[in-house]
Amino acid sequence: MRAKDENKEWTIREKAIEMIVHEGFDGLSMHKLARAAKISVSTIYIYFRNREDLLNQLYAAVVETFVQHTMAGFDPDMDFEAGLWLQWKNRYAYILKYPLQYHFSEQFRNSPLIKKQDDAPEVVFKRAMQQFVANAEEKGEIVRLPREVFWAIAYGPFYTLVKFHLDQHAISGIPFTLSDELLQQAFQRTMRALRV
Amino acid sequence: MRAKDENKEWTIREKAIEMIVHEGFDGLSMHKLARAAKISVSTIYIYFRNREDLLNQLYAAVVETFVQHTMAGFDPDMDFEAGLWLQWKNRYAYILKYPLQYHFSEQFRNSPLIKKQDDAPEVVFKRAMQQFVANAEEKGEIVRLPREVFWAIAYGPFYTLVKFHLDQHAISGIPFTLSDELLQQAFQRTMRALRV
DNA sequence: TAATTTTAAAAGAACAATCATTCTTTTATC
DNA sequence: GATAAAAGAATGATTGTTCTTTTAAAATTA
Repeated sequence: MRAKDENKEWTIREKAIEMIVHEGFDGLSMHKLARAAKISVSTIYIYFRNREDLLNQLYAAVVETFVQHTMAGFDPDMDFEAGLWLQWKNRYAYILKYPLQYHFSEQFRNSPLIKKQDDAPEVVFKRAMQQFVANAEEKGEIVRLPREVFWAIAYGPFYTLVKFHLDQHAISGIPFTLSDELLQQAFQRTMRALRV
Repeated sequence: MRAKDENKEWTIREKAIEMIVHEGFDGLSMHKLARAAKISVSTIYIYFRNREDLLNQLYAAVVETFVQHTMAGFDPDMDFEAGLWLQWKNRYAYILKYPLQYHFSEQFRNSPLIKKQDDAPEVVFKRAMQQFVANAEEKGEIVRLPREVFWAIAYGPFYTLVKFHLDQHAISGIPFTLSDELLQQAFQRTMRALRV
């Protein structure tokens, strides 16, 4: 028996994400992908059932990496302000580390390809987040709000800043680079909105 | 001379957006679009130079409609809280009125097709918004923050709520419907973050 | 240890379907 | 009768996927 070349699958995944980010979903064809990965078309089908399966696997892997990075050092019983700040920092670090993966996931999430599957490691993650907020509410650290309103306030500014950063220019059209300092500033203001 | 049928162009645009929202960018082909619009492929090329031109024109039109709706009743010299609330309400109304257009624009913005062109009516719009914030800062109604940080706090929560609404389920996986009341709640909290 | 067989990875050719676009012909209206 | 809209056929390239052949490495035998 001949063993699978682990490099091959990794290269396919990497090139696929690159192509999608640079050329969009209609820029990703199996033939072009094969050429970019310097393998034969049919080899892709050894690792992935078809194009759709490839896309879904890519997204699943990205979500898993995201969850891992986000949960580093996090505990639902943390003090709220420290916990939310850690979340911001972890997510920021993840995005800086894997900008292409993040960009791909944003494209995927906004496309019709996304089919919410509630089996992923996301579920554990979501549960931890909910516990975290419930704790903070009980301890009186934050105001009681409908879940969605709360999350929108807690993360909306963060993701908007990230979008500005990745777009390289905000409202004014002037180049913009996100920094720890700006993140801190936005966070302090966000906390004012969340405290009782 | 035979006159152009105005309905035709309108139908092409409408069907194109429908197809992109439901099947993604790779789901939009000129042949399928022609079939959906019940016209011949070549007729599309009377109204649009090519596929790329079609996509760009669609996006430009969507942006224009958005700006029109957003500016309704707005004046940069308004009291800040009233002005920002009007912005939220106008944008919310636009999204409820044209959900497909909004969805399309989100996909487009997250795709590599987007090429920031600074000639659009967006420029006037951006200038008005900047004036609006500058006024509020001078009057001492709001805290002075870097532009991007400010916009992220002022609109991040809003757009996150809208995303929850359009995704039909937030963090918890429970169906979610945005309402004026929830919007109000989020806005009140957002204002706490922006006041001096 | 060396030779041979087995197995699946990998390549490359082939498939029909579909792609964006253009060319030629028809049709409707001024 | 002039003109351009609209249709439809045709173009060659590219699409996703499969079939056939080759190749490399592990398993087995000697």
